[in-house]
Amino acid sequence: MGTTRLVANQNAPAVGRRERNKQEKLARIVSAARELFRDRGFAETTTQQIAEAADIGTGTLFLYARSKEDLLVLVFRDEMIETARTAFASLGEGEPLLDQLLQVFIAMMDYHQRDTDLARILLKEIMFPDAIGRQSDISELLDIIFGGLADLIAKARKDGRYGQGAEPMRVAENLFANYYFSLLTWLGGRITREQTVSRLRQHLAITIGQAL
Amino acid sequence: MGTTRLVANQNAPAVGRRERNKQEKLARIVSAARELFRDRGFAETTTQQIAEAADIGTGTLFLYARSKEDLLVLVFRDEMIETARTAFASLGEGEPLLDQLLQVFIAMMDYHQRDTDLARILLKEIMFPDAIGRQSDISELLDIIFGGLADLIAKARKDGRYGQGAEPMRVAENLFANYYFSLLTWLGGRITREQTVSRLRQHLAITIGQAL
DNA sequence: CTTCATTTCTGACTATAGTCAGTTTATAGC
DNA sequence: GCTATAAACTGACTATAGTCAGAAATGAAG
Repeated sequence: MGTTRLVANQNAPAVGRRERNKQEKLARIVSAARELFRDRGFAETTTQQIAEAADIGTGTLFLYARSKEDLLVLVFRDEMIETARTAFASLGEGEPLLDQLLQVFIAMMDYHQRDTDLARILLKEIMFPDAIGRQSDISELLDIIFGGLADLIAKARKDGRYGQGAEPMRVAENLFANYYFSLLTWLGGRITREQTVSRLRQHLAITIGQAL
Repeated sequence: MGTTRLVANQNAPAVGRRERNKQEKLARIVSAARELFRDRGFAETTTQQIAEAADIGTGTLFLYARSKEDLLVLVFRDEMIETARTAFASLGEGEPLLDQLLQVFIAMMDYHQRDTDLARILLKEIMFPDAIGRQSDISELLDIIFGGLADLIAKARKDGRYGQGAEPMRVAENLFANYYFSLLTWLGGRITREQTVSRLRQHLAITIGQAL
């Protein structure tokens, strides 16, 4: 590109690539990645294709996302947050705790089922945050999930719908661990959705010390 | 290697590469891989190095292991099985269930702590068996762990040390899910071993419905 | 406008897991 | 031994995530 300096002012459109600001660029990257991931799947999409679709260089892509996996989380993070928020918000107040938990987890499960790569990578991100990079910060999502679960447990306790003494946060972790175990077993293709829900219900019941 | 046919009978040692049978080759591969993984770590070892150390072609390596990750499991599977067996075998008969569970999980945890890559990939293998390949069959390991846990629960129930009604296998899964969650959180570097054990104890107690 | 420093961008390049068409060896039947 | 078929092996090759040295843009100060 040794000639760029001379050519640029003659051939390029009046509004070049560079004056678009970072915000716009990020938006284009995320939008391009979303479309490609949806159309072709994660593994079948190359970072080159994403860069090309976003009209940037390959190197630039990695200034906005630390890795391809980071990009996946970046693309779907907001949707996941929205899914979790909605799930918690649409719970009936006085319902049995087990039903509430199941509703929340099934909503998240069904979301993840659409993209197994996302679920897998999200687990990795949760467990090994530095493995993917910090640009896709999912602490907000985790706060919503763990906070929401802990709240449900604390509330149920107040209302006398749940009596055990363990810390709500530990119970929330326990529930989440079992949710993820069930989800991944399902995504692994070993069992049907129905069986998964049935097992999940049993696991949740065990955790909150409730007979089925 | 167009000259191999002529040269082989003159230069090569009386016993060439080819007559060594598959068993020996596999042993050499696993041995070479183990040494390299231990010395340099998983990520820093290339499949080329392993092939070279085992004195085979790069392509041949992938006839014996479907992937590099498969190879890692292949290398450490027997040790893991031994660790789990020993952990279950060395339990006192009448001990409280919670103590028994904690002993087993701590033994496995300490084994995995030596190699975080192994733990991570093993989780993947458990959840997505086809992603890595089937040559490293870990069903024996899983049978030992889940069967062992279910047995402990069933026995404790008979002896009146544990009273809940859920299926032992579901309880075992629940316990395992929480073990893995704790293990990975630990390996993720967020908390100390002490904190991990403390949390694990709480999670196990929640699952078996026991106050601490 | 002209430096100069800083930020942003770039694509040729590197590194390596895994493949595959072609080669060699083993086995079986004669 | 000889031929034919199958099994095992090989390494040059492919594909692609991520890097990095340098180019281009931006902004500040004069």
